[in-house]
Amino acid sequence: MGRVRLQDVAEAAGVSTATASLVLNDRRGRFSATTAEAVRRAATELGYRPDLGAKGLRTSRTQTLALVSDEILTTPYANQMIQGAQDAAWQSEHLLFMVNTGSDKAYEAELVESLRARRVDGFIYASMIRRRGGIPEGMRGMPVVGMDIELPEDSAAASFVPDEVSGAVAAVSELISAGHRRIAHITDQDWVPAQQLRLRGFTGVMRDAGCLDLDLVRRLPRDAASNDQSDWGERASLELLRRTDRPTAIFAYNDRTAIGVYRAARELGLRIPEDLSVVGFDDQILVATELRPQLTTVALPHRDLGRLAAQTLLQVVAADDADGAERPSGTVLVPCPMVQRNSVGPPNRS
Amino acid sequence: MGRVRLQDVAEAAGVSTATASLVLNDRRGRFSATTAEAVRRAATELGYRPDLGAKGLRTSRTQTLALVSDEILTTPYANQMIQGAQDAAWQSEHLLFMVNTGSDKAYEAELVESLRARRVDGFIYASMIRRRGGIPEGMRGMPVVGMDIELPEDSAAASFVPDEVSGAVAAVSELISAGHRRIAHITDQDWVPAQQLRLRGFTGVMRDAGCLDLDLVRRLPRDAASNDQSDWGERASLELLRRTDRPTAIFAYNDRTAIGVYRAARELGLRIPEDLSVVGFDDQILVATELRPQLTTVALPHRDLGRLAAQTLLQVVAADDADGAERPSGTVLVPCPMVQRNSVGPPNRS
DNA sequence: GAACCGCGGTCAATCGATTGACGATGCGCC
DNA sequence: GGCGCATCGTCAATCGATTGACCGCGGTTC
Repeated sequence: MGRVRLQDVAEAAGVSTATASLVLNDRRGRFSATTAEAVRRAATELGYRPDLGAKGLRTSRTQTLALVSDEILTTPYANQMIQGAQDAAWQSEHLLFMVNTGSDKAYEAELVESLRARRVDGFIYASMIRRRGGIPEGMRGMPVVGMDIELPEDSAAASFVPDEVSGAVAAVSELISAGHRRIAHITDQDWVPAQQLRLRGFTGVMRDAGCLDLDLVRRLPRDAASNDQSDWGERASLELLRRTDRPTAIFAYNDRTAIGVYRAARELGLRIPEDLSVVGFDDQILVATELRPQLTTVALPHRDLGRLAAQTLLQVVAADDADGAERPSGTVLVPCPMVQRNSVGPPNRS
Repeated sequence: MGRVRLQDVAEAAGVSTATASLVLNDRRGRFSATTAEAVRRAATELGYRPDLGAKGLRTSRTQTLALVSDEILTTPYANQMIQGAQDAAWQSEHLLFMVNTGSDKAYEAELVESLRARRVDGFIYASMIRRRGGIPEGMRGMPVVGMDIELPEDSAAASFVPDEVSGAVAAVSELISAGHRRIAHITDQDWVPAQQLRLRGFTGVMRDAGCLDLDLVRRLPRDAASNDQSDWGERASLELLRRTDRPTAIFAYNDRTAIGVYRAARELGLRIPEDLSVVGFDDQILVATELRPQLTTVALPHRDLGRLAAQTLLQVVAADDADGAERPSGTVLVPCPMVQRNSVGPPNRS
């Protein structure tokens, strides 16, 4: 059981624990090079690791961050985000607590309290899908950064969100530069934040290219009976593709919607990408790569989001310690890379 | 900043910290009911929460568990597992550290050390896909339970793994009771542990039903050029379904393989489930529900795995404290529930 | 009336590190 | 020789809780 304590190291090196601590924390000017050498050797020989609990008690820094989210950890989106955050944290020798709160605010508050009782150094507050919202009350006064969440103007925290607009712009540009002009957009319900942004990106590019036709935008009605995204994609596509002046390309709100587009194309005997080009959004694992042909889509920069959030949080914590530097704040847009696969081709001029 | 300390509570209640601690930890026999009442009231009024770092320093229990895995956290499988573990841990007021080690053993060792420096109470060691393996050296001497990993015989730890065999049995029985007799099985490479078990389940049921035809088992060759699972599913299905005595049902190794089966059926103009019944395995999100018709499949009991692992780990920790009770060990098979959707029907006797 | 007991509570050591306040030692300089 | 000043270290308090040892007191018991 017996872990090696600072005292053991000190004894082995023939100095006091004070000196040992000083050396190991590199507080220069209070020990000689010889002593330092001895201490360090003893430490490595014994395999000493400071007890972070005790250290934290004294310094009130636990080298531990918390990643709190509503649902994120239980969605297929989570993977890269967690990994990005963990990697960044680990660079600075921090570890991550991860908790899912679901939508229950009381539960969330409990978890946050429990995290504070463990003296975490800061919080990453993440949302599964982009939304507006505030930082939970319980995190007040602590370093926090947001992820995929739009904070209120007056919030002192920084937040990282995917740049949906430019992602949509890239997607549509991809189609335009392949030669398409009649491009449809099948989108979600209009209260969905990401929907608005992707639509804005679409509209912007199309208008600039002089080929915006609002008639080719299909928005899922609020009172839609089914809001299964692939079903909606199929229904909308069927309708669009049956028109005599059917679009030659479809920009789908997301990859699940694109699944529906594929189904519709199949039903109508339209080949992708020969007769119809398709671009999705999200680059969802198991979707984008399993469709045939594989789907060209826009990836959500989850790994970057995680990395940036953790790095920034660490900076905020450090700034807190030095209680000098102003801390970062504001919403930061992170670019969404285009992932080219095989669902886009030139329009079929027949 | 100032958190409420035990001392504050004690002062407010007019007692010593010793008494306050005794009351709050319910060590009966050393205080009167009146005092207890006063202390408790003071505690709730001030919103007291013990500092778990300090507490842990003294008691060497941090109410914190670690979930260490190779890749699990970054796969779509992870979700439910994490949630299950978190829920179970939370029941006992524990929180979870989660780390991904990737396949780098040195990194793994570092992380484990770091976790021990934080004095976690125990480890859940999880694998992404079922495999054989030992507990990392660094966890020796600590409470550990495994997940989706087959431990060596002599291991003192318990491990929870899905009962692949009975899952396969259920899947095939589903087909048999729908009336099928010519059932094919498209499986993975033969060194994959889960492959062997699912195949065993298939073979067992088929033999019992007197309709085992090994010719209908298609195993992905070891030296296969592409080991993309859906491609393989498609290739194998095409071949099987082109036979004059084609099978009326296919049990696919997993849902991704089933995607290929669907594609093949479509190419050949076979309808599911009218002309061909299909059962998958894994119940992968975004696959099983997005295929049309939706796929009948066997779910991996990830949530249960997580829950059981955490609960058991907590028991082991408790047993350690009471240093009495023998700790659970051995590999525990957790049942895989059948998920009925729409890809199974009676055989088409035409 | 002395010894003893149980009850209700407090003292102070302890967990393992950090760090401000203090030495001790040696050297240079007037 | 004495003073000042670095340089190199150690002492001991501290972070916030837990807990074995101990204590005072009123009541029994013989």
